[in-house]
Amino acid sequence: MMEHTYEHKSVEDKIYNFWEQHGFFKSKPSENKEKFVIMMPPANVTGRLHIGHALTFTLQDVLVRFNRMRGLETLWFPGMDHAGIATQSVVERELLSRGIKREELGREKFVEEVWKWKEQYGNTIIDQLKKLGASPDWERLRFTLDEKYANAVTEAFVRYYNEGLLYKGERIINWCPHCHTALSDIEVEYENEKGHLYFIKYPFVDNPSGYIVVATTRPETMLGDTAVAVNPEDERYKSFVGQTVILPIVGRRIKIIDDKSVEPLFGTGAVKVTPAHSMEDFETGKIHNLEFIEVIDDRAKMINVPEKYLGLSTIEARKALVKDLEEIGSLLKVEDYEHSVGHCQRCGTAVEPIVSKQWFVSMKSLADEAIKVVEQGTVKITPEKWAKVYYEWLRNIRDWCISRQLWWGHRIPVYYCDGCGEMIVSKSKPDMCPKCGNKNIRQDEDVLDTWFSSALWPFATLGWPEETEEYNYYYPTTLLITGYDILFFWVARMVMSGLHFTGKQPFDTVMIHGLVRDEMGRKMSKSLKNIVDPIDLIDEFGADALRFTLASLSTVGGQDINPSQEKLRASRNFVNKVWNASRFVVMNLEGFDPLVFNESELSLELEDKWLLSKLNKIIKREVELLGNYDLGDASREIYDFMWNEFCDWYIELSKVRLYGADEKKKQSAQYILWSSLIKVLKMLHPFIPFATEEIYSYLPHKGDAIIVSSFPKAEERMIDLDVEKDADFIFSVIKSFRSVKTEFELPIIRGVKAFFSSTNPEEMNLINQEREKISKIAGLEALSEVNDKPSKTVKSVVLDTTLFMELPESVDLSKEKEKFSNKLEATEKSIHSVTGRLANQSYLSKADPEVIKKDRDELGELERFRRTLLSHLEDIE
RNA sequence: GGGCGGAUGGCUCAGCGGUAGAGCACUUCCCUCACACGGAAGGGGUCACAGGUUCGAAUCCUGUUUCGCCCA
Repeated sequence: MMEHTYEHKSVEDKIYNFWEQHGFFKSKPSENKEKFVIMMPPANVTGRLHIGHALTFTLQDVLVRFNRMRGLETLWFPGMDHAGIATQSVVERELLSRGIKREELGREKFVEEVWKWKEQYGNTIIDQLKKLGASPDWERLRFTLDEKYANAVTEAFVRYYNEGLLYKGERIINWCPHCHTALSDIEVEYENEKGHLYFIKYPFVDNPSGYIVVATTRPETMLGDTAVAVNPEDERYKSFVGQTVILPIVGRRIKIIDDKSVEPLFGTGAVKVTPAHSMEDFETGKIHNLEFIEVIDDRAKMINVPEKYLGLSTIEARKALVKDLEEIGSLLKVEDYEHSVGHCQRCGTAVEPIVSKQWFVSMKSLADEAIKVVEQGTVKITPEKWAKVYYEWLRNIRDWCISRQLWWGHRIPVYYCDGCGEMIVSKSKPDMCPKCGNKNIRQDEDVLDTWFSSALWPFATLGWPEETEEYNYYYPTTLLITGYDILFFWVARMVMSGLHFTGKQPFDTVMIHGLVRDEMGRKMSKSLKNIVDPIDLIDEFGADALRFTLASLSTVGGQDINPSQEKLRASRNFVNKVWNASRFVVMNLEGFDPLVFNESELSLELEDKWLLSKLNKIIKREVELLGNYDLGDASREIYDFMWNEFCDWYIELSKVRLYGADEKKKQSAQYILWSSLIKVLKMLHPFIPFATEEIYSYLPHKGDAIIVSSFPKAEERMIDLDVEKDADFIFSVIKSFRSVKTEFELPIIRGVKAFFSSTNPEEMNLINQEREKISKIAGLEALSEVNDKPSKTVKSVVLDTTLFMELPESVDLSKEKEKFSNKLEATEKSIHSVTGRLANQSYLSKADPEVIKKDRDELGELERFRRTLLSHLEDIE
C-alpha cells in the first residue's frame, strides 16, 4: 500500500541499491548500436559534493537516463581527479594537526600518506553522487593516478617533447609563495584592491638636481629596477630617452628607454622597469636587453638588496623603503589607487611574478587546431556565445606552464645525469646516462599541472595510447557537460590534446551551463559562508526534488541559477503530486489487470481521446527538447502536463466512470489511466528517478524496472485537434459553472440546478453527451436543456451556449450585471484592437495569411460573444 | 580598457516578432473517499529608459541607465 505522502527517505537508498545490484548502469561496446557517451568531469578526491556538482551531474544524469531509455548504448564514464595542490594541502594540514611536517616526513612517506588518506576519504564524493541518483558505469571508475592513466600522461609528455611542443625554459611565471609552486596564468585570479600609487624621483646622473618621476604601486620592486620607460610618442619625455638616472637607495645607474607598451596616462607617464618581477616588464626587458635582477625569492622575501632590506617580506620592505625614500626626499607623493592584484586560485595568497626555470607547452599550433574544429563545427559549443569566449582565449593564449613544485601528482618523466648533466626525457627511468654512461640518474623533482592530466580525460580513460575496444567504440565521445568556469581550464585543453594525440575531437558537443548562485545572486564561496550543502537539501527535500529544481531552473542560454527554498519546496510538492496521482491510479486498478486487457475492448470517451492527444503531443515535445539538451523546458512542460492536464482534468473526469456502475466504461478509464500514467512516469524518470522507480513497482508493468524501460514514442495519429477543441469547450462550460458558483458564494459541493441553451447544434450535442461529467465536476444537481431563461437563474456564456444556474432567493443579482458589464467592456476593447488591425491595408497585404485568418476567426467569436452579452444585459434590466 | 550576460506582476524566473506566462506570495471558499506538500475561484504587470526598423516589438537594431560576470 502506498503511503499518503511520498517519503523520499525510505525510498532513495533502497532504489539506488536495486539499480546498482542489477547492473543497470553498465555499458559495453556494441558495434551495431548508436552510442551516447558522456565523460563525467572527474571529481576532486578531496572534494565534497557541492551544489555546483549537483547541477552539472543532474543535467548529465538526466540526459544519460533519457538516452539509455531511448535505447542508445549509453556510457557515462565516472572518474576522480587527484587534484594536485588541493589534495596535497588537505593532507598536509591534516598531518600538521598531528604535529607532522611534510618536509620531515620526506617525499616518499608523504605520498604514501596521501594515498592512505585517499583510500580512507576519497570515496566521499562518490557516495554523495549516489545519493543524488547519478547513474554512471561505476565499474569503470578511473582515477587520474591509476597506473594506466598515469602511463597515458607520461606518454603524452614524452610525445609533446619529442615533437618539440614542450620545453624547459627560464621565464617569468606566477609563483604562489604559500603553496610554494609555479602556477599557470589561469590559476591566478585578479581582484581589485585598494592600494597606493607612489611617485618616486629618479635623479639624472648628469644633472643630480633634476629628476624624472616614476609612479608605481609596488615600490619594493624598485630595488630590482634596471630601466625607466616612457612612451616614444610622449612629447614630455622625448628628450630624456637615452639619458641615465640613478636608482635611489641602491645607487644603480639605469637608462631611460622608450617602449610602446607604456601608457602615457598612467601616473606620470614614466614607469620603472623591473624585468625579473613583473610580467610586462619581463617582456620589456627582453626587447631592450635589460639586466634581470631578482630581488624577491620564492618565499616572497627580499634578496640581492642592500643589507637593510635583506630577508624582509615584500610588505615589510615596502614600508621600510617608503619611509627611507621619504627621508632622503625621493618620495614626491603618495596617492590612493585601486589596482588589480593576482591571487592564487587555491589559497588566495597574492602571487609573485618571478623568474624561474619551468616546463612549458607551446600552445600556438595546438590552439590553432582547437579554434578550427569549433569554427568548422566539428565540435559544437552550446550556447554559442561561449564559442566566442573560447576563441578569444585561444587566440591570445600564452605558453602553458605545466610544472608544479609539489609532491602529489604525475612526476615529470625527465631524468638528469649526475655525471654530465644530460637531460633525458623518457617514459621510464634509464639505467644509465646514454651520453656518459653514468648510473647516477635523478628524476625531475616536479609534478605536472593537474589539468595537464585531465586534458587527456576523454581518451586516456578509454585505454589510449592503446587502441582498445573501448577506445575504438566510445571515442570520440558524444557530449561534454560542464560549467563555464572551466571552459579554459578543461574544455579547451581537452580539445587541444584530443586533436593532437588522437587526431579526433574528444566530443561532438560541449554543453556549457550556468553556475549556481545564492539567493542574493552571489557566487558560493567559503568566505561568504553562503555554501549550501546539497546533501542537506537531499535530506530535507529528497534527491528528486533537488534534481527537478536544478533541471527546471536551467535554461538553454545557460543562465546562472539559484535554487531557493521555495523552488525546492515546489519541486518536492510536485514529486508528491506525482506520487499521489499514481497512488490514485494504483488504488483504482484493483481487480483489473491492464496487462491482460485487450485494447480492442476500449470504448474511448471525449476525455480519453483528449488525454491521448495531449499525451502524444507532450511525448513528441519531450523527445525533441531532451534531444536538443533543453532540460529546462523539458522539465517545465512535463510538470505542466502532469499537474494541469493529467491530474486536474483527466483524473477528475475519470472518477465519473471509476465510481459508476458501467463495468466496461470503468475498465476503459482504468486502462487509459494506467497506460498514460506509465508513459508520464517514464518521461519523468530522468528528472525524478527515485520516485518514479518506486511508483513503477506498485503498477502492473512489463520488464525489470523503469530505468531500463523504453522511452515513450509519440503516436502521431492520436493527436487530434478537433477532439482538443471539443474538450476545451466542455472544460470551459465546467469552469463557467464553477466560476458562477464561487461568485455567488455557493459551495462547490452542493448540488445546484442548471440549464443550458445553445444556438450551435454541435455544442448542444457535446453538452448532452457529457452531461453527466459536467454535472459531477461542476457540482450540479441536474443539467437540462431549455429554450428560454428559467426564472431565478443567473446566466453565463461559453461560445454560442448560454448557461443558467439556479440561485437561492437571497442572492444579490447586481453582481451579475457588473460581471457582464466588465466582460462587455473587455470584449469591446479586444474587438476594437482586432478590427483596427484588420482594417489596415498593409497588415492585410504583408502579414502571414494564417495570422490574418486567426484574427478573422477571433473577431467573429468576439462579436458573437458581444451580442450575447448585450442581450443578457438587456435581460437583466 | 575589451567582451559577455541580466533588467518582465510583491519575490524568483520562463518567454525572445503576432492579443503578457509559471512557481511562490496575496484574496475568498473548501480537511469533497489520490494529494492541505491539496482543490476551486480570483486580484495583480504601460515587459528599465529613449530613439529606430516593422502592418505589428517584451521579443530585432542603436543609444542611455543599472546590476553581475569574464578577460586584460
